[in-house]
Amino acid sequence: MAHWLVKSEPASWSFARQVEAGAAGTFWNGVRNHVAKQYLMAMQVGEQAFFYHSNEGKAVVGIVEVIKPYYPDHTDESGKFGMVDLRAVRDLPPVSLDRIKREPRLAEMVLVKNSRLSVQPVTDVEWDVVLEMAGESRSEEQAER
DNA sequence: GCCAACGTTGGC
DNA sequence: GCCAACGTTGGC
Repeated sequence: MAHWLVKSEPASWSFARQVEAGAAGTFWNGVRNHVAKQYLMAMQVGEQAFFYHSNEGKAVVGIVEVIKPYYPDHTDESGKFGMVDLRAVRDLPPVSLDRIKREPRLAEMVLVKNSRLSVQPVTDVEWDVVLEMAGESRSEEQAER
């Protein structure tokens, strides 16, 4: 399964609020970029994404899961863009952008290469490295499933 | 269809 | 608060 990373400014939507939304989750609206849209459309139910706080915090702070595939974004007047529904899975000990940039195995991460893209793919290797940096071993992660 | 002007994002 | 990078808009 593919892995992703979604970004949000905590001032507008924080991981804490995502957690408060509970198992029912919430829609991830507001994407107005065609590249990000392509990734949203590629997301499958059950796939997981890192939740990244931009501007304030600048760190991966949790994991969310796709619970509803791509559908129209009712807040988009142009009708061109859509969204998915996400629910919080669990929080992570924050992995800061600073540490990500200093990790050679993450040098090709989209977060490093194209910091403005708000929805990004994450490779399996990058996913594991970030989890490792959060202090979780792969075996722990797999034991949880 | 090109490209200058403008707006937005997000790191610093 | 600044500004680089990137997207979008609109005149031609």
